Amino acid sequence: MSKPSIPQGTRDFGADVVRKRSYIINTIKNVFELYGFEPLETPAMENLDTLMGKYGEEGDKLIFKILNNGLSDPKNTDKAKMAFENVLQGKNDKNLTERALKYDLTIPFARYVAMNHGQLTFPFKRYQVQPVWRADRPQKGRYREFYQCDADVVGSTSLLNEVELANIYSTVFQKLNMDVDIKINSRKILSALAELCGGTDKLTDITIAIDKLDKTGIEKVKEELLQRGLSENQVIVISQYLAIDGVNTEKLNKIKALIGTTVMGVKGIEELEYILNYQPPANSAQQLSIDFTLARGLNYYTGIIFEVKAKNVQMGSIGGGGRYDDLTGLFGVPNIPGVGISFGVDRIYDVMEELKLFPPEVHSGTQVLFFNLGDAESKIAFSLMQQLRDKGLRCELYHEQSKFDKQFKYAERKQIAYAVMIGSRELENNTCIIKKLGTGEQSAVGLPDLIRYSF
RNA sequence: GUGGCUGUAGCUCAGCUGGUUAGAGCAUCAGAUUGUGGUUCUGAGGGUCGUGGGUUCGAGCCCCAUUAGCCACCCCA
Repeated sequence: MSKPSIPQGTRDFGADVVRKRSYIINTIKNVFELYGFEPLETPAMENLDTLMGKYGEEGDKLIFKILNNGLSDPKNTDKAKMAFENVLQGKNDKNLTERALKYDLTIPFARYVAMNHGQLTFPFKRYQVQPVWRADRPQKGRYREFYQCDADVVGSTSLLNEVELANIYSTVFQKLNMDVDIKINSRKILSALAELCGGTDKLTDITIAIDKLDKTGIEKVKEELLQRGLSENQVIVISQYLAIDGVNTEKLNKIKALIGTTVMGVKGIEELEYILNYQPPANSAQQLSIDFTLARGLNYYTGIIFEVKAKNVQMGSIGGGGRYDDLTGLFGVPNIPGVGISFGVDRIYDVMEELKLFPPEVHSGTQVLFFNLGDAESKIAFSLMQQLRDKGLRCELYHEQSKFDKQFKYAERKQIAYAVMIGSRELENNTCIIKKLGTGEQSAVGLPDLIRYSF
């Protein structure tokens, strides 16, 4: 028997971690509900068809596939062997695998909408908090099993949705006391840029290259663009684009000068202006900031895109999203536009832990420990404890009679705030001793009064 | 998928240019202490040094392979 272990990139969560994670998740859920979103859950696994081809070539490689059952049955042997040959050539084969763990929440949601569009009330606003799985190599802030919190609106093209989602971002991070940079851009602006530089078929090449600007610097980006087949002149236009800086209004003026001649560019700029007009000007800390280098990898985005990064800490993006015009079209139901955002719970947790942002109230374990000082004593203690439990206090009676030492240590390790001691002496005069473990102060209280004691 | 670093007690680690029986702190258990903890003291248990092979009179230390974890790239939350 080898040492017990868990798969790479997965984690067990102890009490303390679960409480902190719940704190994050509940904060996000509450804000989603405030904005009228309703919960949805979908299965851990989807049919492989549902997921394949939706995340680009790289994404497809990272989908966890589930091996079919029954392959060892002799009557399946030939099929399985042929299927395996296909898999070795990088193809998928239903005879070997037809299911996969979900890779994100958006595509399963689109599948759900496509399946149920007849019954849903549009615009349909749903939120979803569930784990997803990616066969990435784990590293800092990257896990193979992690949670996403998504909110999407489908069936509406109104930019008011983008405004609301942007507000959800700022509200949530404000509640979590996190300092973040909420970046916004429009795919339409990127398309306009591509139109000016070698055609729309170059859009992906351009976005991949400029996305690396803050990591590798402008020279490397130019190199990569040339390698990807753009001309010198086109690269010059892109460097002008990337050189745009200043506050949002300055950026908007500069982008107008550059791509204001294209239909697509004008549209993109209008969208950004619309959303920024709804921003409270005073609230500069949580203000959206335009970032024209923001591209986002997922290729189904068509309009406004968002990305959130934590300040003061080295961590990949902790949230992202955007508008997709025809997501359900992939599943045969066209003309349902949508827009959505996602929070990365695990990265938010890591950032908050690193910056020590969790409030102490997050700990919510046992509040009162009743000492066990004998059979008769603990019987009284038990009935009193039940009364306090009825009142909603979290209580425990130490599981066996033992030395004070042990019972104190138990309370200390579980961070229990109060100890209630009923020994033979207290039993005689019908009292108990309440001790506040933090300070060590203690007082005697009559047994009938314990129920009214304010812990 | 590509590259770098690390694996010694439950945890954090030390272990010199290879040399007797592999150590420390914390944690655990027992005792000093028969009703007041987090202090102190004493003692105890706990290791096939990640795994397999090689070099050597001799390997925790050197070499090779393998495995697991961490980090970076790629990509992303």
